[in-house]
Amino acid sequence: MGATKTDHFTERQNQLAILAKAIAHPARIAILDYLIKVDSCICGDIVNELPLAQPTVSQHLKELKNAGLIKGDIEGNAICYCIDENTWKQFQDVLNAFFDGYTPKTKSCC
Amino acid sequence: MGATKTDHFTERQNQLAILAKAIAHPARIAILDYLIKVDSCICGDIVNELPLAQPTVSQHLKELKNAGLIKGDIEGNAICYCIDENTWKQFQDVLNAFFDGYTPKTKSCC
DNA sequence: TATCTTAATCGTAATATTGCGATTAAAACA
DNA sequence: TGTTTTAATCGCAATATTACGATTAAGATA
Repeated sequence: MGATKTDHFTERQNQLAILAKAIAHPARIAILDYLIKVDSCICGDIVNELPLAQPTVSQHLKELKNAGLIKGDIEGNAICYCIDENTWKQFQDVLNAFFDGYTPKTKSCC
Repeated sequence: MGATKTDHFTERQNQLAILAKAIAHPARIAILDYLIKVDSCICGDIVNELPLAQPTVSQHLKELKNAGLIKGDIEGNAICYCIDENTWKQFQDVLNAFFDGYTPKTKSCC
């Protein structure tokens, strides 16, 4: 036990959960916040911006990359990171579709 | 180690992460899907709808309740569940604010 | 009261996540 | 070439999550 029973749920349910998990950590939110704030690509100084050790930051960056939310290009001996515009929009759409799916009912009992 | 270093991040970053974590599991998405689908409160049959044992479902329901996304009222010896309209909207707003915060830049380098 | 039904809780096992020191890989530079 | 810089990876420890059998709690019902 302990592992999520992925195959019992729909593809959409799993995908939504995976997307949510990608941003389900304050460090990853902080990374995205920073990428948004600096208004362009970042080559290097992400570690200095976060209260975490370099390997830990690297791991969070990897997860964001796996989720497709950010891209990384090698730029000299640094790496240039930025938000992946397409996935970002797609993510936003999937989430909006989910939340818009609910409309409050008058026959609510609780 | 192993525990998230919550106190090093802003309140907003932590809150966003907690909200995302609440829906970061396919079973919880499935529960919310079902609550949305049936168009009213559910008194009982949630366990039958999910491919998980009763204690597991109960645990997921508890997490959704903790996040504030659903409400539960005692109704005889069953319990009546439904989506919490206010938190739902609030959650949607917080997420939208986050995603809308990003606007693609022309000076993107990757 | 005794029994049934429903859902929470307890206890525990399996697995995943988080965090970091140490090391490695690769490019820049002296 | 040797050194420095930057970021990934390895290996491990601490903690969190997921799942479920067994039990419990509380109201319904016979």
